[in-house]
Amino acid sequence: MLQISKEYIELISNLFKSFQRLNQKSSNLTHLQNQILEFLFMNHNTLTIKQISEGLNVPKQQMTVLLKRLFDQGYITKSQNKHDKRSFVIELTEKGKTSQQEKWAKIYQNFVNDLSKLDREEQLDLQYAMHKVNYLLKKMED
Amino acid sequence: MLQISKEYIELISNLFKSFQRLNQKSSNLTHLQNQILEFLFMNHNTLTIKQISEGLNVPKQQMTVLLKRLFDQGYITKSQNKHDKRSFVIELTEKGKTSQQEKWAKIYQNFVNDLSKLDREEQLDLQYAMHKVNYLLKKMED
DNA sequence: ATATTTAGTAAATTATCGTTTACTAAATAT
DNA sequence: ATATTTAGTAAACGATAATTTACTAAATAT
Repeated sequence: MLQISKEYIELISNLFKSFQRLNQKSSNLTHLQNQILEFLFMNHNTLTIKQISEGLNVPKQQMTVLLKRLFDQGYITKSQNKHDKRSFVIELTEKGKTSQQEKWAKIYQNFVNDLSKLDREEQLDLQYAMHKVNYLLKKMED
Repeated sequence: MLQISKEYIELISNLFKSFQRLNQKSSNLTHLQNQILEFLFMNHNTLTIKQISEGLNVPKQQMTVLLKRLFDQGYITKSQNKHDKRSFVIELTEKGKTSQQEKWAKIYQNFVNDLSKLDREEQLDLQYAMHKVNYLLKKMED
């Protein structure tokens, strides 16, 4: 295995705990419902049902039901796709967005607390290195 | 919000897609069962039932049942905790480990493919930056 | 010694997940 | 024009997930 791939996989592994926190269900949502909201939040544009069901590897038949539940609870909106009358686009409501942001707040808090274990110079190094990784990972996506 | 925290959160977000892939169920395992194996794999030491159930935010009563199912299918072992006779420690079997490694292989392949979008120098930059991030994140955990 | 906490189990019940088959209507291909 | 594909819905059924109450036995506290 390439050295660079090892670093990549170790990076995911190192961030695993924060990831885990993302996955935790909030109050009255099931794991899957939460994953759907999370997926919508991360892909911060509107998505069709198909895109969601493929992204999460859940059959569209099931996704229909799951989304209906989220809609009834006020987490998402559903409107016709302007470009394709057969399909619908799903968006987070304010309630939906808030439910996700709360998780980020916890991750943020945790990170800030742990930061104190680095000295000033190391913090700047970390910031710069993360910036570089972010820049290059994005470039790889295009 | 601190700039460094922004970079951190963006980093998680950038790695999210790969992580999603981890979460996809393999063959005959449910989402939750898969998450349990993943959790064991990432925390590559032996864990007690309590640790798993707290880490995944699943009640211990449910965890008992879930683990029994994984045990019956040969993914985990369960043995008495030497330090506390009330508790048991859970470990992945070879089958359990393999099931997780297969997912990593896919993530690895994807990454290697996308790498071609960077030139030689950028690849080295990325490798070095990730190395630095990994080093400092680990230091923060202690 | 006794009381309280802690780790895990058991069983029952409801809700959700996961899959399959079948359907409608719009989009696309021939 | 007609046939085929595509996006989404509906309903039904078995398998899990999630929650609650109650229990055992070891560990810890008083």
